[in-house]
Amino acid sequence: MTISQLDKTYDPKAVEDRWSREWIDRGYFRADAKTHPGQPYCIVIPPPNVTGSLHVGHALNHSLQDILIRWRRMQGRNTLWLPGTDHAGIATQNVVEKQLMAEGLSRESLGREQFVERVWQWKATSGNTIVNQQKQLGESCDWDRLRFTMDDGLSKAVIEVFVRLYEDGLIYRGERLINWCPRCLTALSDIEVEHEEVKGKLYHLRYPLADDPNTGLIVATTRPETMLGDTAVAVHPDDPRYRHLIGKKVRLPLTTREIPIVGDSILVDLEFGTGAVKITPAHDFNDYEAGERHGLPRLAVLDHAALLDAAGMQQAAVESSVVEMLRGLPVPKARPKVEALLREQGLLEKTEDHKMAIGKCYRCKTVVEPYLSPQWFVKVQPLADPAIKAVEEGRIRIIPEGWVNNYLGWMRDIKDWCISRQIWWGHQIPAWYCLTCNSRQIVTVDGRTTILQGAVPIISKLTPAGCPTCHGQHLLRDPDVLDTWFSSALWPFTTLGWPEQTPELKTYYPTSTLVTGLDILFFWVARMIMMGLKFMGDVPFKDVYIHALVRDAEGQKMSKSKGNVIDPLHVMDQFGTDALRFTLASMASPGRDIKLAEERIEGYRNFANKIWNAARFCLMYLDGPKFSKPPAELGLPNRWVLSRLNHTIKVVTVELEAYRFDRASNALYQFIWHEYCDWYLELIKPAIQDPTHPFGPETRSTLIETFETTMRLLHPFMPFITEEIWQTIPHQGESIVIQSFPMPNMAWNAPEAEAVYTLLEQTVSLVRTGRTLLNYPPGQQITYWVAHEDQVEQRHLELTHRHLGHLSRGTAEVKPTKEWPVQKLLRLVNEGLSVGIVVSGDVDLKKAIERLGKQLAETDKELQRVDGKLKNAEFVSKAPPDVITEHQERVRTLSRDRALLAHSQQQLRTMLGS
RNA sequence: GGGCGGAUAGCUCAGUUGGGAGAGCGCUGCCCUUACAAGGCAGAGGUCACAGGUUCAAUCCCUGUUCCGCCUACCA
Repeated sequence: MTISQLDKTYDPKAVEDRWSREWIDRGYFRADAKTHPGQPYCIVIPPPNVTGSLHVGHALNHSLQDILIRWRRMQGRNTLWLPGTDHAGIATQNVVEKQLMAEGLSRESLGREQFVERVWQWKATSGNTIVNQQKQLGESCDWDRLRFTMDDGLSKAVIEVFVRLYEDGLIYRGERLINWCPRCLTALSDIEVEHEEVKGKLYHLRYPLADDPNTGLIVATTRPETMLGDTAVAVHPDDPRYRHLIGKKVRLPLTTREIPIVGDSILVDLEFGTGAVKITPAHDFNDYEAGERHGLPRLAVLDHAALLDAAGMQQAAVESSVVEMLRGLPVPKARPKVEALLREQGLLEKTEDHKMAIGKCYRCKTVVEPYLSPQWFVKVQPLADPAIKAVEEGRIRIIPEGWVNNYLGWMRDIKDWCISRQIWWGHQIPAWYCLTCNSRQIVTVDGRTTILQGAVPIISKLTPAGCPTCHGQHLLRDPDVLDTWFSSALWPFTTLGWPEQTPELKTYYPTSTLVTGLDILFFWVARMIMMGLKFMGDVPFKDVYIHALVRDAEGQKMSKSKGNVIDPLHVMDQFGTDALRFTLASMASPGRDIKLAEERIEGYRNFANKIWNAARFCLMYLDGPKFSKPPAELGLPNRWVLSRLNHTIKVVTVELEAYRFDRASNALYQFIWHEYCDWYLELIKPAIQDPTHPFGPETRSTLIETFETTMRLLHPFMPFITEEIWQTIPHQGESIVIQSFPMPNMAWNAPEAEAVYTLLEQTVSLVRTGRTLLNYPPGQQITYWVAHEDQVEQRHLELTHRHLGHLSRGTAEVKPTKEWPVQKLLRLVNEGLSVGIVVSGDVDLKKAIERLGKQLAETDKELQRVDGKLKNAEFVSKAPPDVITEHQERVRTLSRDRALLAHSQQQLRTMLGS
């Protein structure tokens, strides 16, 4: 084995592709539901959109899952990480429609069947992008089980669930006011609408009283154009200004209608605006409900594209000149016209600036319109109740706990879920209508067929042969598809084979952990819990770990339009996949967003290189006799490093169990760089570089044992470099992927070795400081004296003697201070430890004097503080005894230090003077 | 409007049974010392947001304030 096997610098590119392929080829990630003896550990991946490519949010989400899975696999658990993608109805349809547009085609021109075929083609060619990128990240998924939400099996399950929910009365169809994207031309669920605060205007409109046109009721609105569809005005029943008007009518401007004034204490806030509210049930959610309460008609004046609709306006008795002026206009153009018309008639009392929230489509950012249309809904309350209980009772843990209230609050106030989408890509709703029986409920206007809410559906898993009522053969299938989240809500059990009772389902359900971002807690997590409980009778997972959002270095949300996106693939190419993974893990502190800057990743690239060079070092000196001994019989460096390694193993394990990826990775970083490389490797150099050194055999043996163990400990975080190195150093087995994760070993604990080491480190550090103060070059051999005021520590110091000379490049004399020379000595002090460096030659002592002065001042300050506390009678009488003892101890040490420092400084002054 | 989180070194962040303020990066100085210059060593740098309170003792617990995020909501 020679050093030439490893290059001087770690080159991630040279190893990553090779290993990610090799691991998959060798089948290490394949789960075995039937014969694996280990306790199951299963994660289902939050399926990325099939349109997607790996962004840094995925990289975080997937890195954390991979850490958990690799860790559990190494622990011997029966692991399954189940990958897949989501058909992302609206997003995917948008992508393909854009393509068609570029070809001068449209989905309408292709027709539904051909269009869907086209999307499948698209999926076949482009849908694997993200999967390949995931493999690049090293994700140890069982790729043979890759699922897609539109697979046959999953589609069958979706239909099964729909039918069963319908039969249980938990799915219904009805005309409601829903969120509608006028660009995507589909309904959206409440949570698919993003709210954004904008500066708008509050318009004060005067509606003349029908029986007293000179008197007007002034209403306030942010959307004046909708006034054409007003069907009432509401005032508060307790409002002395207006309550006498309740029951009277106003003349609705720009129309020939008169509308009633109603009293409504829910809709009207006495304090706000004018205290009078116009009611437009067809275009506003509150007004819709108010309309229900008062039995008001609903007049829609906007069409499905959010354009002013001539037919609707005519029905609303809008003056024909107004209809002509507005027909076909989008809202932003219609509004100023309505405003001008009202102003002309003196009915626009005033406008004022007003902050308000508008809803936008989460897929295309178009302003969403409340739109009256027949849709399918899930009645959620009965499903939510058990889902609330599951979290309350701790059958599902949400980590960090802070999000529990968020979840419970949303679930307790949950509203019915609109699940129908007016698009073509997705699971088509298994509902058919008999054209004969529903002839009056199915109407076609301008080529758009609408199935009105009274239509009677036939719900069936298979295409029905005919109408069960009239036996007619002319059936129309409901054209709507289901919300994509409807199928992803079933993900944890449909991917395992449900509704079939497969061995996988039996072994891996409930899954162990769900790792996800907060943004889909409601979209996805909550719904999985509801559906899991409903159809499996058990929770879908035991732990939900919610991680942070990744932002840019300034804390801005990353977005393509801002151009601040960090592309993980670029980063992986530049710094290595392990560096990116480790960065994300180390920054994954709970409850805080990750501000990612490339310098961080670079820092961990350096860390990888450090490990690489440590491996080169090992390989250089491994040749030679090896002999392993019981830990207690080893020399100091070996005993110490085993003890520290043992500690690190414990920390990493405990922190991973608590999902503290940040702490686990920081513990690894600290140990590997600042204990193993900085100190251990330096300490053992004499023993392994001298072939005849008595400690050589045990040291080589410990070196390889600790290094190999450290690679296994690090492997879940940095899979590639650890595999590459592990293969090069002596090892047993064919891959680190399937080795065991290190376990704490009581025999490795060596508190005394740690204490001795601490003293050694302090001493060396003091000597180096002295060397700097005296401007001795690093190579110059120096002579110095070491002592400790404490007798136990003094004995410990004697044990460090063997290592002092080597680490400090000098000759150390460990002797009580009274035996030290009195002349020509720079004496440095730290907590009872004294180091005296022989001053030789022509050196500038000013720096040293300054430094002593500074330390003296600091010591004084601290001494006063601690001593002050001890002089406080209340402290002495009330503080616990051990705290008091500790303070007294400190005062003693500080006073001693102080005296020594002063003496040392005096001595230097004398030298300077002479 | 409601809820939650944050405010600690120049930057990004750790820091729970309250008792001597930490890391990484950056910065300064010295070193190409045969594992590593993607490195080594030594250093500078902080009234722990502000104001009160509890306590012998507060970065930590309580109250209020300011600022910044996020979630949520029907103030037209």
